Amino acid sequence: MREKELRRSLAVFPIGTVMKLTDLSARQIRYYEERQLVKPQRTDTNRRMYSLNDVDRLLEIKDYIQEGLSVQAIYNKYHRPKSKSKERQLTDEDVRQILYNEILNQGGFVQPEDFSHNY
DNA sequence: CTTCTAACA
DNA sequence: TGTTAGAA
Repeated sequence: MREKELRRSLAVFPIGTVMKLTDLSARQIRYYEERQLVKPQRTDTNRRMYSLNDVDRLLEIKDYIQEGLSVQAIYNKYHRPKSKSKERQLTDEDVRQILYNEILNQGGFVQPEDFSHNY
């Protein structure tokens, strides 16, 4: 299943095709690249070449813009993968603590109330 | 003819 | 964002 991914990443469309596929103007497509929302490849003659993944991302960006998201917000979405917006992310220490308590629990040496406050 | 960069009556 | 000029 790795071959498909490679094909999706192959840069094969010139900007003209991407314009038709995404219904975005060349100006916008180039602007989003400038904002680092997409990273099209370049040919030996400096022409931008987009992959299927790039087109998908552009389509996604188009939706986000319509939904009112700023370019900055979208940038963060792609560069700062934050899992669940509200919940706190578990650190390695948290995982060790939970694992440790779980072992104690299985051993039946402590009651749930004795460690529940640890996480 | 298509795409690129830079600039703005 | 659109548009345009000049180069590639």
